[in-house]
Amino acid sequence: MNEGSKIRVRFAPSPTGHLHIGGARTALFNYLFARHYNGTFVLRIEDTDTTRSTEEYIEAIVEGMKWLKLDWDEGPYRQTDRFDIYRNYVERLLMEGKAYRCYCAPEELEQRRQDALAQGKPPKYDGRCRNLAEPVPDKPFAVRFKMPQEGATIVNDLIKGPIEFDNNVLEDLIILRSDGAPTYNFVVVVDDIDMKITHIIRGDDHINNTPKQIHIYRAFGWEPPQFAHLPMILGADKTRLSKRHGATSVMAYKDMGYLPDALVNYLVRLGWSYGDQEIFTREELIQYFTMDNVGKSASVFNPEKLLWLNSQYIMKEDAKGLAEAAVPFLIKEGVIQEGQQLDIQWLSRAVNTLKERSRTLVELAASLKYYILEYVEIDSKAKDKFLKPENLKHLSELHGILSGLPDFTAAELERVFHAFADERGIKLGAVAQPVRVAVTGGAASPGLFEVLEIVGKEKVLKRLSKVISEG
RNA sequence: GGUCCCAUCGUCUAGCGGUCAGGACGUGGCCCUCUCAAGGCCGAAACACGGGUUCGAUUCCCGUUGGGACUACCA
Repeated sequence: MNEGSKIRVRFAPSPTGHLHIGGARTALFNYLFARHYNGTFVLRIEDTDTTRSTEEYIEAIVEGMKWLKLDWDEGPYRQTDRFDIYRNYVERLLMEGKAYRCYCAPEELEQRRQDALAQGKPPKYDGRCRNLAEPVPDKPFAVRFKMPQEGATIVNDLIKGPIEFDNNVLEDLIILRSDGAPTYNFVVVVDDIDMKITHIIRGDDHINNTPKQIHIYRAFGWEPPQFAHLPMILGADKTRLSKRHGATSVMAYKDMGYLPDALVNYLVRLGWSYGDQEIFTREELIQYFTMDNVGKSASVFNPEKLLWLNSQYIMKEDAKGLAEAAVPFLIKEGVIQEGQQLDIQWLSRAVNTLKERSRTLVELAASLKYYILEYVEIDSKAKDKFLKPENLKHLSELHGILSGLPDFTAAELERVFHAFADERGIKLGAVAQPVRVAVTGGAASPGLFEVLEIVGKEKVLKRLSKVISEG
């Protein structure tokens, strides 16, 4: 695509909230597009709304991008650093008669809007200040852009195809507020030109802004970039994803024990596909990603599938990496202390048994408890079912056998348990389950003999004794 | 209200005129098995509706319906 001219894209969030799922997906598609074509990925903070933008949210967005490993090449640029540039361009339009001062008070405007809406009429600005002969001295004003009122504008969208708008539905929009701050539809055009953006990849909630922006490009004599409008991500009720639908902040998923690569993999499949393939490495994504495979229709965010993908990524991850990733969750759970030295080699062995049974790092850490702690809390249901008097009798006998066992390995333990069951004419499960409950606190765990070996003889015997004595 | 976008299993999607409409999540059953997983096998489950175009429409066109977004001195 565009051989010779280097592709430049940007992700331009406004810092009025955390990096959310939808924003992350937009950032991801920009990132993949840039990497695929060896282009440049710019991060630009759209903070022209100074009342709603905060420093904390800028950091939060950057944090989210970094966690997902969506590294950018330039920026973050901040629009508040560029107000002088925008004012110059506003001045130019004013001089050329392509924009005008509007003295209507915001309250009046709002009133007229409400009235129009109440009467079922389009709430469009009536252009009453458009032809004012002379500037009104000492009166606050905003600057409006003179929108052409005839003809039509066609947006050739890379995803949606050609979209036609009648120009007369467009209003003279405000490009400079009365407080001197420029507005979104204006700065976005100036910046995209200034930063030589070649492709604007953004959510399709911006489609209706596009013709307005195209007219601003034209007023300056600039050639608009290419547009690609991504379909929205919706909640289960098919409305725009919001807090009502549960966690929407990307970092909330980190806290819930999701792996960044799993979230990226989930997000990329919302609106993009590559045949039947579900799981992709980062390299594959970069190699395969093009706009050709981006769908047009909105998609519903499905936490179940994300959970499944996360479990797949946990299974594939190497045990040592997972063990390290689990540490913060162990601390949060109070299983270990901050700064406590852990034998990561030993922990990895434990993690290995849990990899295919943990869908999140939170679940992993929860299971890790019975490897790490001295004693475990016994689940009452499991106790009622598997720690009956006749079971305890077996446990006592077993305790004796195990304490004399020199070789506390999975293979040896398995041999011992089988012999134990055979001698008494009982099923292996009849003895394995009570031991499992006594040692792990629950009725489900990885293979018992592995667990016993890793927990270690000392702790196993202590836990058995406790159960036996407490009856 | 106006403008625009969208429409294949419950969900994510493949399909780019002729397919038994494929895969994945979830779901039901079976196998494996010391439990739970993982894994394997099997099953239920979709082309919104109505007109065209065509020898033939899930696929192309139009309409209807349904959903969504936008409609600020927010972005």
